[in-house]
Amino acid sequence: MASRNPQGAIEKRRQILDAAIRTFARQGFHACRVSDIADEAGVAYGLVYHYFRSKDEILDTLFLERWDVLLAAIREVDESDLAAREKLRSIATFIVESYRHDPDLMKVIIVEVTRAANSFGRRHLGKISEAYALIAEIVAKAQADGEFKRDVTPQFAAMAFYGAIEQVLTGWIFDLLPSGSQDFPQATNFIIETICGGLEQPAVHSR
Amino acid sequence: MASRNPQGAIEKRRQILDAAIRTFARQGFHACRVSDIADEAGVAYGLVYHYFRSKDEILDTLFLERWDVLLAAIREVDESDLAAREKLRSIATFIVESYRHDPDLMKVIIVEVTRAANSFGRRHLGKISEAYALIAEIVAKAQADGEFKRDVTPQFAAMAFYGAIEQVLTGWIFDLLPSGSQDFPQATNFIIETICGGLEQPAVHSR
DNA sequence: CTGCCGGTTGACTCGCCAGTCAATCTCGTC
DNA sequence: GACGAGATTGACTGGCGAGTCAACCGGCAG
Repeated sequence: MASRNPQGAIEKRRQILDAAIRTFARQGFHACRVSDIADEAGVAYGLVYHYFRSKDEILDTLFLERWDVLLAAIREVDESDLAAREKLRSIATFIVESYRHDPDLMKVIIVEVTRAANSFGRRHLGKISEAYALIAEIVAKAQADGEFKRDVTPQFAAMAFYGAIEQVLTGWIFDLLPSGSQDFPQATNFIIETICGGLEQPAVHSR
Repeated sequence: MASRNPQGAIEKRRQILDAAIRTFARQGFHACRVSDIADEAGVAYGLVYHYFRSKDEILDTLFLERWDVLLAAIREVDESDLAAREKLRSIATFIVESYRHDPDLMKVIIVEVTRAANSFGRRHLGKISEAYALIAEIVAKAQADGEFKRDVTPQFAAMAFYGAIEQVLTGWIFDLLPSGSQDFPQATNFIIETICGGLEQPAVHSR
């Protein structure tokens, strides 16, 4: 019924996707040729087109595969009964750990999709903003509970939070921030501390 | 001595640059052809190459022209004796107003340069990180003065601050956030309130 | 053993577009 | 009014790279 050698075929497909991650990360989506991906995968040019309809479809696959995992993680956190600060910490940790685990993949997703307002960014706008909406929801609940102040709209706070994380990843991608193994959890703390607690010294007197 | 019609020539050059802004913003750098820029400018194809060596040079010119203005603005603020919160507010205002004044140009700079880790982003890395360094310096001074807490490193705080701003612009670019004329100053306030004051409700008792 | 079918190959096509260049125009100068 | 230098034109070229396709391979079924 199913193909003769489904296991081998699935592995080949994965092999091409992994090669694409490395190639896109190194050269960028536009600058790399499909033959570069095939070479990197150690596979013939035409085989890429056996598994994928187009070069675009490869990037779409990589993005959706990973973004769905992210959305699931955010939803799980959202439904938990942690304090908002801890919910946001979980999300930041998840993203930072994703980067630590596979920096090339995160680089590709951020550079070629998330931040590409033309082309892929626009195509996946719906998926991307689902994440923003979920984060905004966490903020809104925290405001209703009195854990967060109400003077910043949730949509806005979500953008600031997500933007801070993405900018840190960008700092790592561009080699502007240190990325030793101890820097990852520290970075997570910094993000939470900045966004939740603020940079300012708290006033000595209560208001 | 100088060219016969320097004024007219300068205007033509400007006309091509302005057309490039619109064209890059609409289609993206890679997706647009030099002929699109020429058409948009109402000029013959070859004239573009009279004023610019290559398509790349057009984007480089647009970026450097604007980024130098931004750096000058940050330096001026840095040297003033405003409180750190107000310094950051000035910078945020400047960037938001730049977007309000010419959204297409800011879109091109952010999407095609600032956030393009491959290609242009890498080429202009030095210039881009000058801005981060200047912001970090403001934070460092504020920490020394006791205005800001010391538990987040200045480099890091600078990234969080800049990232939050850029993400808001991205929200406008993607049409995810409202961008009526009253939303711009409000957005600036939100950014400052979030980054300086934090999202959390301050504790009732002083610590 | 033979036929079959999915997996695999890479040479080839075909359209596109950055960049060139020789011709033409324009206008200030003398 | 004729000269010349820069401005302007757009047809053309050359290379590149995405996607096609016909042939080939290898292992399982019957």
